[in-house]
Amino acid sequence: MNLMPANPRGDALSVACQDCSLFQLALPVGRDEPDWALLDRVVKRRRLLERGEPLFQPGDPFLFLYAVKFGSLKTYVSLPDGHDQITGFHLPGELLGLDAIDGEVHPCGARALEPTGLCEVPLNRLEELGELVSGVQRQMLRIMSRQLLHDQRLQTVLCRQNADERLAAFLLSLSDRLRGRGFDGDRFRLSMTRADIGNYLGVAKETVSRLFTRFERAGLLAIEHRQLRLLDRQGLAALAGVPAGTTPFR
Amino acid sequence: MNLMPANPRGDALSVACQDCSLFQLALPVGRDEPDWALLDRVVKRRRLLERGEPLFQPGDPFLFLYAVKFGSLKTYVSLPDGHDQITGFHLPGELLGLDAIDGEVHPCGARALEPTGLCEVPLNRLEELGELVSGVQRQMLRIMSRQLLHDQRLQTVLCRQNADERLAAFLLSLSDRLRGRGFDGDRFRLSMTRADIGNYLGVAKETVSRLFTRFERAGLLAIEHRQLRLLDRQGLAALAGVPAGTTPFR
DNA sequence: CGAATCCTTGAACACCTTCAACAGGGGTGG
DNA sequence: CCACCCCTGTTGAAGGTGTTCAAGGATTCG
Repeated sequence: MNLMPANPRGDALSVACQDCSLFQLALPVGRDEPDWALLDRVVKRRRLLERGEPLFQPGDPFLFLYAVKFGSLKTYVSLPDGHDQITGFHLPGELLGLDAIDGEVHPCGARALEPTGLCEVPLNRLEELGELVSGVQRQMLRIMSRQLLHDQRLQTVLCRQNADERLAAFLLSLSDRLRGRGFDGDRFRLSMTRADIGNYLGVAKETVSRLFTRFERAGLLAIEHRQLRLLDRQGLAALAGVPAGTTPFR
Repeated sequence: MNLMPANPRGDALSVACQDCSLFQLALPVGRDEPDWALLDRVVKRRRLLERGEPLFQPGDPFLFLYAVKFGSLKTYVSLPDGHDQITGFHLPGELLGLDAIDGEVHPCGARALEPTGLCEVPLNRLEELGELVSGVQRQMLRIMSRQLLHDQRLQTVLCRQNADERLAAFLLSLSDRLRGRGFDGDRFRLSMTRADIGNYLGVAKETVSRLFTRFERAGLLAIEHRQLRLLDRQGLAALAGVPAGTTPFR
């Protein structure tokens, strides 16, 4: 998602550290002044991925949590029928790998959708820190709780909404997540294919394609290749079945 | 779920403390001997609900986590269209309220499906404890991570499976959860209506009804009113699209 | 015991999927 | 730098699965 925003070098947009989920861990409760030294002790090293390069595979031992610095990834599970189910897209500032804590194995794989930078965080370093600094553990719980909320919203979308409503909700969700990290929520680039979107939303890729055409004709958005402009958030929100200004999921 | 298992008084089945999720918090890492005093300091008090009685409403301030002792509940979100979306069913030994940690408000409501007993746990008591006892925080993370995994599996079911596959997966999931807490996984009572099941699985209640009939004719199960017997787990697993012996979700 | 809720079954229709064919783009290699 | 090829995206048509609407019958629980 959201790379190359009229950037002449074509670099993916990057979050500043203060817009990253990880950063919240370094915010001692109630105080506003971040603990930079703390943050530095948490991050082990940075990683850089090419487009299509895997970060980890399903079944890999759980070694690190990751925070997306720039670029984007998809996570997916491999199903018995040989196909994949995409379980999420991950934008700058978001955390990956929380679902691997319990089993100590990554239940899903992760793959970069574009050139992508990440910060690597050993969980045990977080835990050691949590015993020293009281706010860290609470923040971890909050981050996971937020993820549960996202999953719940997605569940609602998948259970109740038809194809157009799902796509509208998805686009608004992306938009709001980008805005939340300081990017332009009305004009961004989709880093995933139509097939990826369809897979994630439980809809055929042909349907996604048709819907983009239909949305464009209805004046809801403008899309050229993967460059997207939201023209009528109100209208999209109405379709998604949420009060305007609310995020459908995540 | 799973009350009245040939019990003359008609009582719902109850978990022993050692089969409860909460109990895991009192297991110091690596040791097998539970810390009973610890568990006692965690639980504030017990609550008893009638069938249909709410435990909390959507939007209520987050005061406690709850562990189900006996009986069962459903959680649901209220949608703008006035209808509800059921987000989960909660069986003896399971935790409720994890999704409220971040916002400090319950995003969903919870309502007893039958006479139900619960243990009430103030989160801050858990957190205080976490600072004293190193294992507690790690266990909390694991429990939430496990919930994320469950949500992921449900997402896969909702995205890829058709109605019969969803119902088969749901029944196996219930069965496995009951077995995991020491109950009979092949013979139990559904505490929720067909409409509840359909709502949860994104399928019309009429379809659920037809599927139960079809499953029964196919010899996969026997159902009389809400009393269920699984006759062919192999067959159900094949339908659900999972290797036999695997849990579809949760 | 009785009212309300829940469950079942039927028929028509709508939405989305699947299959198929084609067009466009971007990346790679010559 | 150009050409080629594969992947991605678009659009059309047919068919299936599940929904919706409707009505009758059973059960549960207070």
